[in-house]
Amino acid sequence: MSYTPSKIEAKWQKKWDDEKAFEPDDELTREKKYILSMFPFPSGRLHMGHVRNYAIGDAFARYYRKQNFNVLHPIGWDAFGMPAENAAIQHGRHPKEWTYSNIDYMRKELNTLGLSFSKTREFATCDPLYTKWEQEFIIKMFEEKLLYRESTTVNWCEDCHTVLANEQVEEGCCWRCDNTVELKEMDGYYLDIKRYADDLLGDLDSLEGKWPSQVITMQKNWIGKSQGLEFEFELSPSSKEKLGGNFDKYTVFTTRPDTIYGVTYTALAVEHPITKYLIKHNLLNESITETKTKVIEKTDKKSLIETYTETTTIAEKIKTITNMTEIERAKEGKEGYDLGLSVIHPLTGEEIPVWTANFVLASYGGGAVMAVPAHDERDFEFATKYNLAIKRVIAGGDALPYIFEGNLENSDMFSGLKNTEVKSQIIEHFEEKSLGKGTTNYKLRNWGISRQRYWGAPIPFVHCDTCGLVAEKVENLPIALPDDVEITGEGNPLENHPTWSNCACPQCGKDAKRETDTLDTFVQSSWYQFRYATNPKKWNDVGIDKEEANYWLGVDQYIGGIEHAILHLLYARFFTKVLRDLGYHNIDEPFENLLTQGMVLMDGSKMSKSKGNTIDPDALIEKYGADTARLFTLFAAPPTKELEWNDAAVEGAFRFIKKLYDRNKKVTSRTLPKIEQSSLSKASKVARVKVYEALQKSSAVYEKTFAFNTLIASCMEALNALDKQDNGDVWTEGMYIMLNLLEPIIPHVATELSQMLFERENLGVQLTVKEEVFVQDSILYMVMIGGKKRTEIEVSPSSSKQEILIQAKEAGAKWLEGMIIVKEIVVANKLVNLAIKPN
RNA sequence: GCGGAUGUGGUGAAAUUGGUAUACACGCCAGACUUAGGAUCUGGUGCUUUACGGCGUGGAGGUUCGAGUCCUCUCAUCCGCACCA
Repeated sequence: MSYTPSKIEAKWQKKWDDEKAFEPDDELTREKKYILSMFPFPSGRLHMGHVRNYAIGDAFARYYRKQNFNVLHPIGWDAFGMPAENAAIQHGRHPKEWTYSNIDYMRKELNTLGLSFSKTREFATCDPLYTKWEQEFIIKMFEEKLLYRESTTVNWCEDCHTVLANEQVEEGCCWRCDNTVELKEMDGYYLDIKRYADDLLGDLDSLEGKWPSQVITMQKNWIGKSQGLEFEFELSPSSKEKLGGNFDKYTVFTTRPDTIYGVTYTALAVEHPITKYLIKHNLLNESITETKTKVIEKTDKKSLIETYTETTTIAEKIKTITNMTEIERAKEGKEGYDLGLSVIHPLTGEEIPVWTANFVLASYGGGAVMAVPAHDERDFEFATKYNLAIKRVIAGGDALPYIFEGNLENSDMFSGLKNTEVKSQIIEHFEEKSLGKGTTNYKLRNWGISRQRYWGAPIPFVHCDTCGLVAEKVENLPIALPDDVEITGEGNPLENHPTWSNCACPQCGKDAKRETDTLDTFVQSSWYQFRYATNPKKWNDVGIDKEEANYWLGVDQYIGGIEHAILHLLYARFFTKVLRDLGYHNIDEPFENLLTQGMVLMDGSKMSKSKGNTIDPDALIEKYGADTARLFTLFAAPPTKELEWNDAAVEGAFRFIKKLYDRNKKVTSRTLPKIEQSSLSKASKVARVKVYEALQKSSAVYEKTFAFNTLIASCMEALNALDKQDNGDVWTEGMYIMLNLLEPIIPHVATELSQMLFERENLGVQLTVKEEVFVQDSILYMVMIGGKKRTEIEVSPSSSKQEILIQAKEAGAKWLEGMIIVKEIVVANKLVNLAIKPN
């Protein structure tokens, strides 16, 4: 009987289904393991990245189930999002129909992989029942003032026709479609993630060693905490007058209070209220004339260049900057304009000019900076370009800017002190005189969650002319999407719907308008790990069951792509903390251990449809079976590394399974035999050593190193060694153990053989390593002389160190001639090393 | 520029954490069985040398009896952030 994967796999998949084999206990008594692979977006078809992700997760789940843990291993669908609307635009399919039919198709594909998912806990995030609870959370957050609405500059993607969060902008482009992101002023809903900045940063320490350090650092940098001094610049009397008495002062933040005496100018962002005021009141109409060049004709070899002058105003120039993205501004180089204002230095009382500059970020530190050109590269570049004063206040080096440590000079009472030590003193000085205070700033910006799209969870708010912004009543949830929409790609389909937004104000009952923005899809993936943990029997009644959440979370092993290092993983951590503080559970961190899997590559680059270098999992499974697909995926590379696809190597994996299957005929009894070690041939002893080495490796791999590739290699070695001997008992023991070890990786064939040979008894037992297997009759020692490997000796295990040395010297006599032994080293069970020098 | 990683045969990769570098697999070579085989099985396969031997983990030093592993410097590649005051 030869190996026929299609039959075996269908048989066991059906059996597992019938037996409901992978549902966790409802009783929360046993020790638990929560194994979670990031849930897929129902794009239509599975790709190899999915196969890898779920093969890894399934190996963990099956391993821990075998160790008698109560295992939660769920799957679901991250089902809202743009592609569903694109399908509607391109193929006229309704997003809902498109999404659910994709889910049905992909569920079948996942089934053919034999993954041990809980079937009862599956859901799609577009299910109204999921939306219902999400909307409740959103309303609770609003009540806690964690959610607010404001008008501000946002990242806008014209292609996706929606706003993007900061985290969704990659090098100035949309994370999804790569279109250049524009800035736009508009209303939107925000979650105050900054309130949790310190918590999110601090708790990263508890993930040290359990998350890849790379991800931890990326999150740290993204949060970007910095400590320093915040103080105010008072405007000079004439400047106040110029500003019509509307401004007295403004705040700046610095991490370098030690350079405070070196401030020679200050710069405002172009979006700063003072800059805006000056433009609005025509106070920056001074004209500037620039000489520019233009290519008017280009022939083969020469370009005809014309020089011309252009006259414009400062106000116009500033407006141009305002319309540029941060990246464009950075490319332009430093640019700025004298605002014709001055402020008073808080310590020296000097008058300091006020500029506006393109490198000052509106969104950080109040949109204004103090400038110390002598000790800051950016300030220096700007001061040099515009001939501004430069004042050195730290001694050291010849060249400016000097950005290293040194003693202060020209700094009044602080002169002579070391700059690194004086920072806190200066902050204290400001605090004593009530001029400023020590403070902390974050790069992290609040999470904009409004999307001007149809296929998302409606934001459950109502605009009432009388009451303003009002949250929907919880008993009215979910606010569901209308089915009858026209999706054209133009504008927001919810906004264009004739009646959907009409409603009664939940507060006063008058006619009001429903919010037409929907939630960012990352909101759904921020709490799904809690939904799975809640028993489906309760899904109608609660969003998250507290007791069950506390039992199952944090996720013991989370597996997914590195591309979520910031986005999803930061949002989910944030949501976890917020829901904790809202009383839904007591968990601080959602994902206890994180494994970031590498990409699946073909010819060195990422598999993608556009490149035509994809491998279709369905075809692969049809040809070789799911077990081969899984085995290859786990064998070809360690899970965190990139996986280079190789058709020939897939054949190799297939060959191993066939060979394993074929050796069923070597098994001579239906239970684990007792073996008398001393009666065995040398080859049989070696085989046993290999089998038990694989067993030893197994727990280390599943619990520590995750190097499935080495566990598989160990099993291959064991099978090769078994093949070199013919003892039926050793074969039986070897197969008994190996099938147990391989079941999490190649479950169908391992279960089939276990059933056939041992009635699956071997899959349920706790195997222990038999140390006597490793005891050898003689031990091979390498003999090194003068640091070089020279020969080998066979030593009895009972030999003393002295005996071993004598034996080694005899064997190595040839190399010791005319030498004096300087040092003798014996490493137990390994080697002898004799250090020598000429006599 | 800042931060994080990674460099080992023709290829994917191992190496019990300082102890025989290249396990396992692919590929390649030779052989067996075959009408045939892109099937299966067996053996070989780091470089160099006629040989003894020598050299080999990106490069250069160092520590050590002993270094892929530890230290210093350096080069290359990949990823993330990107004027955060």
